Amino acid sequence: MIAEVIVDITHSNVDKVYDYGITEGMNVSVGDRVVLPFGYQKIEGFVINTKEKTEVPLGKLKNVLEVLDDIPPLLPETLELAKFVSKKYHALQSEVLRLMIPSQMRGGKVRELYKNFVKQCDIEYGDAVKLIRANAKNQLGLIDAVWSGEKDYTMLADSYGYGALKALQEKNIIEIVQEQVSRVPYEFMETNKQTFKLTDSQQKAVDVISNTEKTVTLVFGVTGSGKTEIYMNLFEQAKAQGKSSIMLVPEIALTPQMVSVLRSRFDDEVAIIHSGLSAGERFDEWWRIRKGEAKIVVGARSAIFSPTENLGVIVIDEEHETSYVSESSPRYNTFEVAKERARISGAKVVLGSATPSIESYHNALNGDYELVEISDRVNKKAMPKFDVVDMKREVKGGNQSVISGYLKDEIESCLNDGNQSILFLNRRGFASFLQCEECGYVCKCNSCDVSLTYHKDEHALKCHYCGQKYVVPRICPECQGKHFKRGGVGTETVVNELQKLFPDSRILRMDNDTTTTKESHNNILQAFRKGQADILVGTQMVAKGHDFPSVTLVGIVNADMSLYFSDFRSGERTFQLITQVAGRAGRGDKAGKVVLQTYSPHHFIYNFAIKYDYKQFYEYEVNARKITSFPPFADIVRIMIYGEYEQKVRSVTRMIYNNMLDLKKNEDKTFSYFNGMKSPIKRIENKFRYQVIARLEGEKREEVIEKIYHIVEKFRENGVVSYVEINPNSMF
DNA sequence: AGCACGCCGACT
DNA sequence: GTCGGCGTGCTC
Repeated sequence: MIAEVIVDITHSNVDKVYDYGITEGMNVSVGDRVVLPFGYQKIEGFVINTKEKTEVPLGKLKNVLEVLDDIPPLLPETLELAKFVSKKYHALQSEVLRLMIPSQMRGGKVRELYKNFVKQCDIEYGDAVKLIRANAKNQLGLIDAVWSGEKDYTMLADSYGYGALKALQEKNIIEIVQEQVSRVPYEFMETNKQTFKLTDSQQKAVDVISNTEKTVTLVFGVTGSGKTEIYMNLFEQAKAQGKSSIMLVPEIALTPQMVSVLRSRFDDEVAIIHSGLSAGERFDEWWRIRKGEAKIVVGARSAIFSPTENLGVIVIDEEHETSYVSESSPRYNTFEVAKERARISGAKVVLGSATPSIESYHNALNGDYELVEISDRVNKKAMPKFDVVDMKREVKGGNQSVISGYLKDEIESCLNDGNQSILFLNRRGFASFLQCEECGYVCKCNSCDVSLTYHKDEHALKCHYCGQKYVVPRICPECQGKHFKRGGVGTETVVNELQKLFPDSRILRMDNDTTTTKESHNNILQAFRKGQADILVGTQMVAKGHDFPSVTLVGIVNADMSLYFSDFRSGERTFQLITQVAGRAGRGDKAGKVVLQTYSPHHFIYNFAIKYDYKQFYEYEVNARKITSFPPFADIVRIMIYGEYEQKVRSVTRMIYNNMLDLKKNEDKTFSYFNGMKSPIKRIENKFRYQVIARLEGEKREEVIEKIYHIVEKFRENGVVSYVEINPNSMF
């Protein structure tokens, strides 16, 4: 027998199938991880196929040395999926196969955990007692404990001593066995079993999804319409048919609360996969899935590669979230992978959102996807009302503060009523910077082409792209001036102003600086939920799906900031963000309110957003995209080229550009835009960044994209990194 | 990726 | 004369 193997080395030189012989008697199956002799070294590899004969000359053929696991970790369906991913995104096969197994498994870094257990032998209690001496207190206690069901070896040893254990073992009263135990994340989490009844709208949604012939269903349900309940029903259905389910959520939404809800419903039938798990937990959860012990998988985007057999349904919750596109190689789009996975396994894909991406809603309207709309909320309450504050007028009126008079009054009455408020700040790229008052010089990072952000609590300047820290300069390097002023608005600025306005209030801040660990992130949320603060000030992360019953006021401090990015999705993002943040108000019994501060109070996005009118927004936006030729009517291809030496980067860019130009000559109808330039951020971590951008439309898009990949691969060079992105989330 | 082979410069 | 610099090429 011959095994076809992909070696676990991520280099294009060895990204091919190697044949290995199998020694008589060694059991090697498709999907196995194996140890191989490779050149002068010993490496790991994946068996992707077996066959009878090989073309490789006998002198060259070597044999598989060892099979690494009891059962093959890769399933036929994950192998097929891997093939799809490497082909579609032009990624190395080994790199893609690594996605299919927990990274800790490679190189045998993590193993199963075995523990000792105490079991009673086949003997009656009375007979056992007769076998020990009358004064053997510990042995008697041990027998009592074991007979009443205690199995934990360490606990029994602590209580009765190793001597007693040994004595009873020798008398054949008990035996000590080693068994594998699963390291379960959140093992001691509180759960509360409840019976749930679906509302009519939820039931209707479940019925439509179960009965549709279409593979993909978009569940467009307003905030609070109970989408999770619908998903859980689908999982139950799948379970009843002996099928498994995968639920994907944005990493940030995978909170202990969410885990608790799922555990309450499905106990240990649900496996949780996320970045906060320990290596051991991750390893064990993965094997529980592989062995079919856990049939429901919940995790962030990479959970789409989970080893579930007989998959029934894949849910992608908050489908509009940008985190579903991988930002490092392999740069896969989770939805595209999910669709392929569903095709392979005959499963269904369910997309859920209160503010679907334009592309998804477009596909639902034109019939490619089934569409389920839920417009009523489970608690039947209206969405919180918006008040728009014109900040231009505020400035004219002499208020220099970032908090308008109106918002100040609202916070005040919220405080007086003993309620909580959330202030949201969209500070992407606009955090506070330091500027020389005399010459206007702005402090910049040495390694990146961005201005530095001033951090008051550390009294330091930080680069938000490479993380480097700088001492605050005393003298301007340009003009020797001595006075600096702070510009821009950051979360710290807002907290400062609040403290001045409401000295007695308790304020919590949540942003990238205060949430360096997963723990701190949850700690802040927990503290706020428990009422340990009155006001929560934060960036995007306060917007995502948290349920704070006593929040009655949401303030959007500066709504405009994401609006004027030269990104075709900025309108969509702003609408989604505003709707999401607004949904944090009035979740409990008390009515909520949203104050939106803006310098463009009549901008069309706000007109739609404050009415929660997604459909009108969609009509406007989709029309604009059609006229200007943007997705879903066109594909934007962005080729990023970066490296340490600008000359080299430029020459690679030029070669790619010229070859693309030739391609454009032949496919002129497909190209609706084409350009090559420096990236908007010209340098990050001392790497010069260039890009070539094309916009493609028409039937031949796919074909042209394939050719573009080949051009980029043709000009791969040492010291220059280049990659292709289709409809990227950011253009920096 | 990693390792050996191979072909040129300054050293005990 | 040889030790070692890292360019080149191969791994079933």
